[in-house]
Amino acid sequence: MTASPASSPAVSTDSSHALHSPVIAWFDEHARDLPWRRPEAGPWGVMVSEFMLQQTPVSRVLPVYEQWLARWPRPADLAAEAPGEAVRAWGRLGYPRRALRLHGAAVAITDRHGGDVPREHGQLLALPGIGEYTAAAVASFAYGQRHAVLDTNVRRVLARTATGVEYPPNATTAAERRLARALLPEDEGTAARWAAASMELGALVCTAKSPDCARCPVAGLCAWRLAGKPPHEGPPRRGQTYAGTDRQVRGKLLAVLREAVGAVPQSVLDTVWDEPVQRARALDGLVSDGLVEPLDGGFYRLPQTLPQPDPHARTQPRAQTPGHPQV
DNA sequence: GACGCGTGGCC
DNA sequence: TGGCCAAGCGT
Repeated sequence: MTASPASSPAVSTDSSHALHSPVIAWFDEHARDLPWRRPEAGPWGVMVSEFMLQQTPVSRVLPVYEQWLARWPRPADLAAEAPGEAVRAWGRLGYPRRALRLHGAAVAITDRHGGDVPREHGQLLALPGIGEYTAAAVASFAYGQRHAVLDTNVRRVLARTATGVEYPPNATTAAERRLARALLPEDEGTAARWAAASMELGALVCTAKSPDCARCPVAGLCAWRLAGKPPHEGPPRRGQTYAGTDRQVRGKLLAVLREAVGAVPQSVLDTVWDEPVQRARALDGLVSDGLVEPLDGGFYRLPQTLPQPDPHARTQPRAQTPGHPQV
């Protein structure tokens, strides 16, 4: 840690920090009524929403979330499907590997947790597609536990209010985790409320481009605002390029396969992109990611077969009965 | 720690 | 218009 003013914020471990009450009160008044926040969503609904919300705006998640929960109301329902169905139902949310991982998580939950989304942070973290943030979010939002839930919204809110800078670092730092833990209310229920409230504040008021300080409940004690809103210093955030990349080609290929009822011949996939080397590389990538299944005769489809047996399964899969090839 | 990974809306 | 941004994860 370097000796920057940002590295030694004046915060105590006091359980009632000055930020808590105003932000939680603001949340009680202004929180959006989102389906995964309703009691009937349950842990599975919370978990599905968290997967979908990874890098994807709420407005685009809403309709797909409703379809998923109606079709697969429990983890076991999704686990019983072919992974390709999850990819298809993912639609155009983007980053379709999330669909595969969510399917894998449903299988793991069914195999090792009796079909119930686990409560423990460590068990959540062990599921495919669940990292530090999502494990904390599910434990906090679904089970009311006390965890530092450090997403891009909370990181920005803390950067501004507590640290006094416009933007957090590019990657989450140990200093940010320490700060978030120090600011966590002692009481479990209050901590869970704080997690949701601080995230919502970042999403609705303390936004990246144009923070609406006039509507901010903690504008009066925001370190960044009190310092005169100094502009961001340091390395610019790495912009994500897209046009002309493999990602764009993968997207086009997968769009064709999602819309197709059955298998698609190579000749049709060849029409989505002119450059053959990049096209082949993109298709290979999709196959090695398990998003696309190659068939004999140059046909491709969304994956119908389970990629790998679960290495964490508590019970061995009934010894590969010989003479029963997977279809 | 830096990359690769989709998609669409917004100013 | 096009860069920026949106509740990250895995390698």
